[in-house]
Amino acid sequence: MTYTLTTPLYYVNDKPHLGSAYTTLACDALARFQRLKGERVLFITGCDEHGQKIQRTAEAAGLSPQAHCDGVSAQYRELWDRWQISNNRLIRTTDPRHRQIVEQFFARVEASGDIVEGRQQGWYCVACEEFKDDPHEAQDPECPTHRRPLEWRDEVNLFFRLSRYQEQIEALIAQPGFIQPASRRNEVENFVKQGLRDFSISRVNLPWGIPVPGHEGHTFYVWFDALLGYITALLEEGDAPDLDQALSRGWPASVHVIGKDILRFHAVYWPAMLLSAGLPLPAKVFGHGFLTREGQKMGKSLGNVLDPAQLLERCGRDAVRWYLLRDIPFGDDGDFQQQRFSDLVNNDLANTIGNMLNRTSSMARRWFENAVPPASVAMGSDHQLAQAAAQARTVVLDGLEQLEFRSAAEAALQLAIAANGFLNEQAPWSRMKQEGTRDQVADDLYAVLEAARITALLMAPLLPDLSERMLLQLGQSVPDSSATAQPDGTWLRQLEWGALQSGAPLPEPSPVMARLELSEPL
RNA sequence: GGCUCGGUAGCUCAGCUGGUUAGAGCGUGGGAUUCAUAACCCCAAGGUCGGGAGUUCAAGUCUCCCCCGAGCCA
Repeated sequence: MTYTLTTPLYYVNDKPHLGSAYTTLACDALARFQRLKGERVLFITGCDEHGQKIQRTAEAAGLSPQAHCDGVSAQYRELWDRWQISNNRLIRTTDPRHRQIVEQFFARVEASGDIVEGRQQGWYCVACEEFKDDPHEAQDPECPTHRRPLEWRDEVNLFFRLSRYQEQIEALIAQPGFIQPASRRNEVENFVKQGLRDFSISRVNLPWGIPVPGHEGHTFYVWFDALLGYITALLEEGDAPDLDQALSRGWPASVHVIGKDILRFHAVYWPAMLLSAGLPLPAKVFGHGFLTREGQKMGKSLGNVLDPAQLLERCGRDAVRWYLLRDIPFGDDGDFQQQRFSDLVNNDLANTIGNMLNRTSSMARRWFENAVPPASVAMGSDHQLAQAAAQARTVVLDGLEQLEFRSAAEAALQLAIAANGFLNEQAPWSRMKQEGTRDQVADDLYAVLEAARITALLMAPLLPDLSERMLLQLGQSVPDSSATAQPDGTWLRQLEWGALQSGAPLPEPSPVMARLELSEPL
């Protein structure tokens, strides 16, 4: 059983923005977690490259649509590389194989009798790539989300008979785990309750799209084509572009992680399309929230856009990942606040976690021959830090399973806090000034080092870089959360208390996390 | 206009089926300490729980009305 997870296929209308990075980072954490647990993971991301909007953007830039898409999708690829995203696929919907998958899928839908011709008349927003239901003003209506003029369309299109799937979709979204977070389910339920209407899946006079076989002059509606990208992406390098072949590589998806704005496409249209083609449905659709910045919507007009590439450059992977995953409940909207960003990074990562490791390691080295001290009592699972570690482990594993990154992050941090507290209680630096306390000190330092090791391992899915630096500092091997093939459950076993070897050499400590000094606004 | 979700310490938020002095983190102030990245640890101040009415022995927690914000659908 493959754990397949997807980000949306990002629309290449513009360069990547922070929202896309946020989704992708979260998926990366999830993918790493599943791999560490021993799952075979297929982590899919990609680019959605068709549609009128792209065509126009390219024209405006004096480029061919293909050249434009090549340029922007390269930026995505580069960004994900620099963020060290562990995606297994980066599908582009202009991939030649995708066209064949779409054709085969369409043939199945058509064979089900779900394709009919119809006349589509109405106001269209090119930015949304959507028809809007009768706007109030008959004259010059504009799109409420994009505040741009709508265009009147009157054309004969192919329609997908969504209305036939009313009951099945109702049943689907009633399933407890399907739409998450649960709070968003209402919205979709409401929409579906009003009655599903057939929707058009083709456009005429739009060259930049995949031609609909057997229907001269029609190209596929960009969403129809884009959603199928999830399936094309399943194909391995040498695979023939065959639908069944693709499906065998890891369908159905375990989860589609998306922004809340495209929930309807994923929770209603997409499942209906799959039902029509006789294919299994994804297990879960998770719609996360949006990011604002210092309380305001990010946008070009406000000039307050945070560029993910620059953010990475100035602050580093650990800092940004930590802030986004640890401070914002995944699912809710969140606000990026620079002060809080640096406060949390410095307090949690540099001070609490980094310093804990640093102080302990230097004591151990000083008094115990540059090695992990011998332990007796500290090995026991009833040691207070062993208990704290077990607790943290439970909460972290549970949180990550549920995509509750925040509670996972907090639980890992909590272990480090407990370790620091313990250290202050025991004050080994005072004990060392007395006679006959060496064994006690050895035990205490062992316990804290062990807590540090487990903290590092628990952080591995969230902050692979920091985790690695911590483990190296402890002289430990580093699990590879980006490797597709992971020895079953190794990581889980390493999380057991007491695995740290007494006598193992400790490298000379140096801070594993630098403080973030942001003198200027980002 | 209909529906949904929010409005709790300066900030971000927890508070399950109503029940002792309303919690956490950050920020702020103070103390302790020196192993450590001016770090860690401890303590404290700070809230008419959006407003009003009601139900109840008892409401942040239930009901109704109003105000504000976000979203979905018209």
